[in-house]
Amino acid sequence: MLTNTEENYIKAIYHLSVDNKTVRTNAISEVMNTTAASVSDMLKKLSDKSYIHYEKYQGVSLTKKGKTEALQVVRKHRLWEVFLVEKLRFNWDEVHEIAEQLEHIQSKLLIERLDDFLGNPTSDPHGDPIPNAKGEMPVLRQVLLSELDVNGKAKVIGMKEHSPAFLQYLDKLGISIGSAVKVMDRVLFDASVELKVNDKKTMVVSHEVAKNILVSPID
Amino acid sequence: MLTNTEENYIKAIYHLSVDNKTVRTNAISEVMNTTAASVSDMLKKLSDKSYIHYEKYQGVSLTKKGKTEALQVVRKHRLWEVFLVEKLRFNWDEVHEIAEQLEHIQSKLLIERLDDFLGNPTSDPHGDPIPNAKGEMPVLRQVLLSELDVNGKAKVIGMKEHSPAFLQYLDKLGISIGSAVKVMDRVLFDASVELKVNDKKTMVVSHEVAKNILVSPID
DNA sequence: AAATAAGTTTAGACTTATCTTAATTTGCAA
DNA sequence: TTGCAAATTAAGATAAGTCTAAACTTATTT
Repeated sequence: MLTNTEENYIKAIYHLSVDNKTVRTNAISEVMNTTAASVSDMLKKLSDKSYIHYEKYQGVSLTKKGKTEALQVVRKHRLWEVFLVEKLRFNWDEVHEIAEQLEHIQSKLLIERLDDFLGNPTSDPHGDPIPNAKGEMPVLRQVLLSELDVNGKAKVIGMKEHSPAFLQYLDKLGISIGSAVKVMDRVLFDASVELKVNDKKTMVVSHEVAKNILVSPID
Repeated sequence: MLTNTEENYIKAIYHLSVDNKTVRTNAISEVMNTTAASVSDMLKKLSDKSYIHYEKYQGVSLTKKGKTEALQVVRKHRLWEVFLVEKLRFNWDEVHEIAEQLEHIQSKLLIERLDDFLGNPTSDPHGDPIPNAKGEMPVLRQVLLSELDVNGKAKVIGMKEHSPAFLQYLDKLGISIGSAVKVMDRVLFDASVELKVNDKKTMVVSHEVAKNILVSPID
């Protein structure tokens, strides 16, 4: 059985393992808000329990066991977030801290019942995918922002166009990977899109721009 | 901010303070599954933080602050139990352990939203009353078992008749204070009552008996 | 190849929270 | 007033996590 802190370390390693590269001690110490020395201690512990592959000075990666564990924690976190937003009417930006606590509740049955109760959602209120009970990530539906329905919410997952001009423009608008977008309206005349970004700023982007932003719909 | 263990001690003291008598160290050590020495340590700590009135060798009682704290924990525990049974379809005898974990989640807002979501219940699935946000216990509705509707659930809270013969009879039936009862049917002819006790045993008791059992309906 | 910087690990100690055993003290009832 | 059960204290153990400082490794520069 893992302690909460161990679970948090494993989760951090998971989130830092974006492109399967090995994760450095310093990177972990930064997100865990602690010193590299503390991280080294913990890495040895997690390695002894075979949650991670650990070669000194070479960084770490999760073992199969570790990845499964991480995905369970992520699953719990995201399911609770759905619960808080959908059932308890929290805003999606208020739920993280509470979910940080709830994700450590230990009960397989509880989380499966919760999953059913919520209608087996595949993504959380931020648009992040929810692993299934086996720890498999659902394949995200991908559409272009230009194809999203009016009132549809989605999460930005990438861009088709990579020119600096385009990226700088998006930057100015405050749109980046991970942004939550909602289509408020679509202008019939030129198919330009009225958008709300991160539940805050409203703006209009051209059809040409919308065609180059890849999003994943949030149910 | 209290640790989980401190919360558990305070809750234990609360539950042991049935008739406002002072609670003994040994009684606490028993329910907390620890030694009297550990309890003494903790009592000093809780006294320093003024959650309890503590005079050495004289036992303890909760201060106003301590009682408020205890009632908040009890409130959380019971609300989560309602959630687990009503929303996640757990049986009422499966929920205690999970609620033991959930009761320590820290968020005022969460618990108020949960309360609303559940329709502000006044008792948990075991029939125990749920304190309100201010820490006040609702006054329980009290009716006689003989008055309970068919299909009505209730919790036994006392007896009107105290003769040994009566009490021994109830004992044999497995009915005691705290038992959960459900009226399965009522015989028109003599008003005798078909009962299910603690979701298990089914039995028939006479109207005369039912008239002497005081119960509190569970919505 | 040495020097250096950056990153990482080790050693050892510390904190916090809780528990244990053993000895001692207290309250109270016979 | 004595004897015993209950409670407390003392002293230390343990577990989890952390820190500082020194030592070490790796990669980069000269």
